[in-house]
Parts: sequence; C-alpha cells; structure tokens
Amino acid sequence: MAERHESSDALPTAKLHPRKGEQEEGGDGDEDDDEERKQRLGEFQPGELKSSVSELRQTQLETLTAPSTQEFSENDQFAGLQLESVSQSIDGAELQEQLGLSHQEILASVTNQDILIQKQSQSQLTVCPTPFSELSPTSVTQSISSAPSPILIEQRVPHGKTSASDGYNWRKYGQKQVKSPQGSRSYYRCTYSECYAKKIECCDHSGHVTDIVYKSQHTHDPPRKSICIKENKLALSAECVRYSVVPAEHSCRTVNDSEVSTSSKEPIQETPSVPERKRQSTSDSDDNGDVKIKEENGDGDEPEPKRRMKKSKSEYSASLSKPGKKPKFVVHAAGDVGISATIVHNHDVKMTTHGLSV
DNA sequence: TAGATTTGACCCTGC
DNA sequence: CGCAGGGTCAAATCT
Ligand SMILES: [Zn+2]
Repeated sequence: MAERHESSDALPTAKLHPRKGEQEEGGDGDEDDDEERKQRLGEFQPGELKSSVSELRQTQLETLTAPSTQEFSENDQFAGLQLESVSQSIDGAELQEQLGLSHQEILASVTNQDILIQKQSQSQLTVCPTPFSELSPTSVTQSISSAPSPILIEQRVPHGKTSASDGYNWRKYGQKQVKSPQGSRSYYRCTYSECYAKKIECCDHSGHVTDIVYKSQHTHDPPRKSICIKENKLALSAECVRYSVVPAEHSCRTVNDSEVSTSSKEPIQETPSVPERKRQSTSDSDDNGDVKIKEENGDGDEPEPKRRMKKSKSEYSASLSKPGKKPKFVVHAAGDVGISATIVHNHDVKMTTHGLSV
C-alpha cells in the first residue's frame, strides 16, 4: 500500500519510502506520524483559524498609516507594504459607500508604483485601479450586502518591483518549472515555525521575477524592525488577496478564495471562468518584465487544498470544507483593460463588473 | 553541526 | 481513466 515510489535505483534507499506516513490512509492509527500530519494540517489550522477569527471579530483593527517605510526600503523594499485588516464584529454592510471614497483615496495614495489596495472582506472590496494614471473611471466598488464582517486590508507596495524580502525570513521548499509562462516557480515558506505564511515567486526563463504571490499572513512580527502591524492575529484569515503590480498596466486582483470548487460548478458569469491556476497564468502572461505582487489570505477555509487533503478531508471535512459556504472574490483590475470583479458567495455569483463593459 | 537550498519524486485537482 | 499542471515533501547538497 504505501509503496508507490518508482524511485530510481540510484536512490540511496533512504528515499524509498519518503512520505509513507503521509499516504497511509489505509486506516492505521499511525499516531507517531501524526505529528507530521499535524504540521501539514497545520496549514489549515482549523482550530487556530477559528480562534483567530473569533478574535478578529472581537477585535477591531484600525488602519494605521505607514510609520516609516523608509527603513525597510533600504533592503526590504517590500517591507513597506502594509497590510491591514480591519475586521469588525459589527455586522453592518454600511461601508459600501466608503468604497467609493476609498477609490479616490487610492488613486491619490497610489503614486507611480505605490499601490494601495483596500479590500473589505467578505462583502466589500475595493480595488485600486491603475495608479499610473488615467485609468478609466473604473472604480470597482462592489459591495455585497450580506457580509457581516467587513475586513479592511490595506496594502502598500512602495516599490512595485522585486521584493527580495519583505522583512521576513523565507525558506525555499520547492521549485517548479512551468511551461505556460516559460519559467520557474519558487516556493517559499516563512521560517517561523508557528507561521504558515508562504510565498511563491514566479520567474521567467531569464530568471526575472515576474510574479510574487503571498499566501496567508505572518503570525509574528518581522524579525527586524517592527512594522507595527497587528497582523499577528489577523494573519489567519484565510482569504486570498492577490495584488498585481505592474507599472505599465496595473492589474490588481483580489481573490478571496476558499474552496468554492464544490459549488463552483456554475461558471462565473462575465469572467472567463478559469480555474485558479489558469487565472494566475492568464494574468501573468500579461506583463513582461514586471513584477506582480499578489497576496492570498485564506479565509477560514483552505485556499487551495491541494496536498494532504486526504487526511484533512477525512477528519476535518466536517469543519473545514463547508460546501456552499465559501465566499469568493475575484477582482480583476486592469488599468486600461478594465476591471472585472467577481464575487461569488456560496454558490451564487454576486457580480461581475468589467470596467469598460459591464 | 545546523540551517538553508537544491532537486527529484509524489500527491492532488482539474480537464 | 489518463494526462497535465500545480504544490509539497524530504533526501542530498551547499553554506
Ligand atoms: Zn512568518
């Protein structure tokens, strides 16, 4: 059963059964290996998630302005990026109009390469269009009235390009060669044991970083200067937010993704309902020589339950995978091209907006 | 020696 | 069912 390895003879035998434990789902009690599983499961952190979520609701986070991003600018360009999530237990979808305001602010705040993204989770999102300039009046201000806890995430990318380090320590745990956008993909994970933040760097064939995707938030402060962010607790929200920074043509995308796949049977209306990965590729191909920065936060559920789902499925399916309970936000903000926002709540497509053609 | 990186294999999901 | 793409693991290697 646990032998599915086709290992080449050149292997030092030790490799013969690498992750036996993982695959063993036959039904053994395997308690010893449980630890490993735990770690893997840890990615989802069912328990913690709940806790944090609760806290989130109870705790109101206020958006604070960037203190001194200059410090980070030196080496950590990306450190400047600020992410703030404000979750309010107040169930009021009253911020809707606020969005409009945000839009302007964003435009104002966003200069050249600075992008400010404000997103109100679950029900409202604000996407800042292209800072670069004239971006059509396409301000995606979608607000779905049904989300009790609006989360405000503010992210700022001082230097859109290349973010060698955002102030955290990353450990590379994998690399993949991709064909679509010819290049490679590097997978990084925060070195903090308690932190499940991940980062994916997409490089083109020449080695240029074309895309950076952040997953989850750090559950700790940066090793160095204190960014003075209280992401500590919010970190766990499992929403997926993607930011794409492209000087020439900015495309901001916010994806609150959890696992709508179950009900995602229904294709998104206006948007070219493309699978997650497809989406990425699609957008990636857009830019040449530019770095896109995206951030993904899981929201209570798993963003992309790819690996180790077996275990979790069997044990946590009840609590984790809630079919039909996954709010999904897909916001595409392409400067000139237009903005397309797709919000999927449960299995209902809330809205899709194309900046130029709605 | 420890920690990080490299790299091949493996698993999962979607088509 | 099989394939392709994507993501992760872990042994080997490097620093
Ligand atoms: Zn971290």
